[in-house]
Amino acid sequence: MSKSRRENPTRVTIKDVAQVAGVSVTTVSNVLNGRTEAMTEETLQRIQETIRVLGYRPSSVARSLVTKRTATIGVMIAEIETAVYLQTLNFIEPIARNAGYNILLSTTTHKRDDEKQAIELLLENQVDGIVSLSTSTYLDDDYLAQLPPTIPPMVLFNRSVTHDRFDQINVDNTNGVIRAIDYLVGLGHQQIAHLYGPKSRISSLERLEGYQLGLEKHGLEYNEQYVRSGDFETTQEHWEQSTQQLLDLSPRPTAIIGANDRVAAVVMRTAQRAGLRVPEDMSIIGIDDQPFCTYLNPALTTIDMSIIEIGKRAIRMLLERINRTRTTTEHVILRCPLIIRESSGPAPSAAH
Amino acid sequence: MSKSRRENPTRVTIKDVAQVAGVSVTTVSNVLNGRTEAMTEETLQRIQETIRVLGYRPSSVARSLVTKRTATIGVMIAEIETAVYLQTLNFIEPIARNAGYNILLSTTTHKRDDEKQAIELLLENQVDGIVSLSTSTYLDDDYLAQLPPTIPPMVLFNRSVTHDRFDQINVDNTNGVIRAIDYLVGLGHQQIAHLYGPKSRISSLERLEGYQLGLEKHGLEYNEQYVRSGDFETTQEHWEQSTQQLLDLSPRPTAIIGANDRVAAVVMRTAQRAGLRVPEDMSIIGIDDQPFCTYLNPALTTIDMSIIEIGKRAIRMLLERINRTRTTTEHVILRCPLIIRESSGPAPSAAH
DNA sequence: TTGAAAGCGGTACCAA
DNA sequence: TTGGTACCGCTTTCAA
Repeated sequence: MSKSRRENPTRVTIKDVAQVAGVSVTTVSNVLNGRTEAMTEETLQRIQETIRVLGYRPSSVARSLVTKRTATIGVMIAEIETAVYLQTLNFIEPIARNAGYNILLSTTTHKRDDEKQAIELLLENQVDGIVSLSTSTYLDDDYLAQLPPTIPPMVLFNRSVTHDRFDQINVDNTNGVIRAIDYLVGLGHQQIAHLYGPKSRISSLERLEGYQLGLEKHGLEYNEQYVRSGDFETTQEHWEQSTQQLLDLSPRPTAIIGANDRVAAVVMRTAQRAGLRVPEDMSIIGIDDQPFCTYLNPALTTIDMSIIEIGKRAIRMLLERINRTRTTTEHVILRCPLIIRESSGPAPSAAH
Repeated sequence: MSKSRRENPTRVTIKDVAQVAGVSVTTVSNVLNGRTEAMTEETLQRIQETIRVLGYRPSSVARSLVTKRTATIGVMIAEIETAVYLQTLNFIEPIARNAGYNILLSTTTHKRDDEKQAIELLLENQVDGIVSLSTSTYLDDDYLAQLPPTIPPMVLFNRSVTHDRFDQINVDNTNGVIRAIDYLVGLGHQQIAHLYGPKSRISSLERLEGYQLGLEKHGLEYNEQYVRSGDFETTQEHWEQSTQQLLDLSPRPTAIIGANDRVAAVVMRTAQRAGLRVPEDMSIIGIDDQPFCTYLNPALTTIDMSIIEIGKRAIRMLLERINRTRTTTEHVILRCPLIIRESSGPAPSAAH
């Protein structure tokens, strides 16, 4: 009998609240949205009480349908397995949440179609904006360019997009490495080697360029033997071997800049096992400034890729566009400061 | 003139497609949902073409409203800053995506209210299921227990919930540490110390218990001096000091089990700087099996907390509940295997 | 101060 | 084989 009132155990809706509280749905909607100024204290109370008692939770799906805002931001993270960009979520999420947005996460490989699919998915989900944290491959941007003007704002990290439809963030890889070379040369290093990443990545090439420019700047000769490339997916052995080859050279390099912090860690270990002291006999510099740098012994000097800053900036820029605080595209280039820790020091005395 | 056809630059809807293709919305909906068996090849073609030309993207918001499925899964990650659980996203996301689900991310501190809010938010967003990856604090589960039966399935990691309303995953901290002790004792270690984490965490206490049980099992005496606690938020100095105090003890411990890999890394560095060789003079074992373990020198032996496995299991269990492949609650306890690497070895000869 | 009703963009039932 | 239409749960004019 009494059951007949609640036929099926379906979710409680705004109608239920209205009915129980004896008001119209409009009124309930008003209190939901804080339009309570012109409202009897009594009805307000009654409605709030009803909401509480019924355990009513407004459906953001229904709301989104009419407001055309989902209050969610799509974050695309490429090649997430490196866990490098993943860290930025720590900073992106709270900022987004404080601004009233949820994060819809999308991980992609750096394959073109995969990325396209991810964007499509986010668009179908009607996200209010997109942050794309990709790796620096030469993804062609035809797809991006062809997207209709109705899509939500988007900020791109690490893309070499030519048109200025989207906000962009890039990182000054070249100058980051140049500064590292400045620092090493200032410490008396003359034989500086560089183990760099996959040639398919823009960042690798930019860093290699920085390496060459840096040497040139100080009148040092570019020696092909001092430079080796490798894939990040490969095992540690590859980098061990590369390091060993570097160590076998004569003159042996007194400083090595790794492709990233993990590579630098392998370099460090290999050098140490070969009987070299770091930094007395060999200075080592990484790239990224991953949290584990400070846990190595000695703590790793590194070029800070400002991963965290990238995340924060990206979400803030996006929020500006969503709220129309800013209406023009912006392209920011973040500098990469050198973080000097323990793995680098004066070059060993010339007479070695 | 021709503009009058498209009054406002609003999103193209299913109606537009139907109109342009000269069919009803039902028909369009049918092709959208793959109900194309009983359909003229010609109309199908025409509709698909129209969809392409118009750049039509179905609104998942509108769809969700009627189907009551959002095809998204909420993932709550507590204390995300440790980046430990963040890694699981690498594995959760692809599995979810393959199953047709998006990930709505929610990070929380381990404060109770914060968590409650996060759940509320996910529920408002009508997620189809929730994975909660919390730290092991003694969160009371009143809130969870009181949630209405209409909420979507939820799998809890690291919660000591008494009722069995939700699927749960836990990790066998105690036996993990016991196995480490077994291993060390087998290697001849008699003085084994343990630096453990915050006393407010269940995991810390379970591990301490494992430590005590392990000693007991092998007839070793529990020595209070061999045991120290600390916060994960504190600086490395705290753990350095604790380690130093351990090193100053007589007899000095020949093995130390850290509260986690980072603590173990600090222990290792401190020991090395005190002139001890690892593992010849001192064995060191971490907990978690973070990726950086293999980058330390020597590579860190550790108790694997199966972070990745947790993520995979959690999402799979959730999917089972969502698809009703399974209708009973499940409580799985993952074992923590010992990963033996280079930082542990035989105890130094008795005559030290 | 509160209420009625249209409509957001789809789905699905029932007809034709 | 295809179409008409009620409805999902909410917001938002416009009236009362």
